[in-house]
Amino acid sequence: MAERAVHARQRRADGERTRTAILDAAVRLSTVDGLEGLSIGNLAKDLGMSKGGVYAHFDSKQDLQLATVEAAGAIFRSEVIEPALTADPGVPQLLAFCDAYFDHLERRVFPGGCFFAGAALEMGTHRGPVQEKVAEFHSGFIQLIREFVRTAVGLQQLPPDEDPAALALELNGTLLAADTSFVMYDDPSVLDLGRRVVRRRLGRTEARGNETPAKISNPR
Amino acid sequence: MAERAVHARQRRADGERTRTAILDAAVRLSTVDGLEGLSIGNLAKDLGMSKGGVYAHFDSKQDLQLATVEAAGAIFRSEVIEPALTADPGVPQLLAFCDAYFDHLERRVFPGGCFFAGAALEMGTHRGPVQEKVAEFHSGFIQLIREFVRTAVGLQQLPPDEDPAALALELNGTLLAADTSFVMYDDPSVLDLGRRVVRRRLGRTEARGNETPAKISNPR
DNA sequence: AGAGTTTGAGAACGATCGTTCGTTCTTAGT
DNA sequence: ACTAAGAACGAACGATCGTTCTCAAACTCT
Repeated sequence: MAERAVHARQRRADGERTRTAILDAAVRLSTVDGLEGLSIGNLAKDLGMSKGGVYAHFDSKQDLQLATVEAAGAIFRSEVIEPALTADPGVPQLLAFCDAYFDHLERRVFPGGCFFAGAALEMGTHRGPVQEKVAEFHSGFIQLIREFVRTAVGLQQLPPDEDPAALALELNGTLLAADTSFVMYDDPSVLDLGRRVVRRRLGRTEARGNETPAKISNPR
Repeated sequence: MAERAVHARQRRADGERTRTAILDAAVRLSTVDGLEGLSIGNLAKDLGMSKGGVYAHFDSKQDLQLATVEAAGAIFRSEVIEPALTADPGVPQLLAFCDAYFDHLERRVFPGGCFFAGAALEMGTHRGPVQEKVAEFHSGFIQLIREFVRTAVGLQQLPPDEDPAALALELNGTLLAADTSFVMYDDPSVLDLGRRVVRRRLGRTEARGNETPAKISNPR
């Protein structure tokens, strides 16, 4: 996005390929061990190359972390956000977004669960450039949900008094809680529960007061 | 709680005090650096004692982690769960529980945010005794919310078709999302938002359909 | 008071951490 | 084809990791 300093050192084609491979592994490993727990040695071992070889592509570990966050963001955008944008604006988009989130967990796009859920909680307490970048993504994530809600309210698919910030917190929370339980117990059924919760919350909100409540199948 | 092995080695009074102080610091540090990021050296430095001194109280780092989780659990129980139990059963207890959670964040009982939110996401990917202990607490946490919901349904304070597992996921999610944002932006206003969300969700659910919606001030 | 144990300091261990360096091999531009 | 530069290796750096050991001081109990 932003140009690197004054002299952006140019890369060779094979170097670019390697750099991509490194970041791919870095994203994968850091969803399991965290951005701090990610080590150059493990990364090099995972890739079958030397520590020095890895280091040739990054100025420091922090530089590697920043690039890793960026790479994870690109994956998240293409796997979760872009699919959601193909749905109709308003509630359908909101639903598509949540479904895409649950789906990317179920497909194990990141082996250790949602990258940004882990990164946000891990880096939230460590102020610095990496935390700022994570916060930037997290903030954009929240703003996106709020925007979806505002659009849905504007289309009268949600009640006019629906607070976008409040509903965004609810939905973000449901995604977070589902991710946490999914990672902890490795049980996809919590994702179904999450999908049901989101549907119930967004489903029949525009018509109020006189229809029979939605019947939600409740095993147990 | 459980007796230690066959020979529970007896401790001296001063040793018990030191052990408590170590665990206090360990809980504090691990909410900032994580349970894996917690190191004996940092812990000793924080306490002004030697690594060997710390090690006299624990068999291994894993033993220290297990004791740290236990200590954090005791703090969480006395700071969040017990206050909630003094409220009337049903929705009031559910509300008191969520409020106590937001309060313990605001009072910064743990300097790095909710201990178990961080621990669950960090240890979820690292199977082993520590993960099992964290999962045990997490599971008890969820079960407790579900029990509160069941009680509230039994008392007809919530609709009879309210799914305890689904509502527990919603509430747990709201707490989680508030914790994440609070830690990331160090902004207490998200806790107020969380309190409002919980109140709206639990507030006017028993009477349905004909009262005017609650006016929620929304200063962007 | 004396025996026996726990506590805690301090040094040391091998391993790994992030990082630097010098060298060799490969690619890209002329 | 020649050359300048990037790519990757492998060794090494000091620091820190978890862990083990020894030893002196402090406490508990009879």
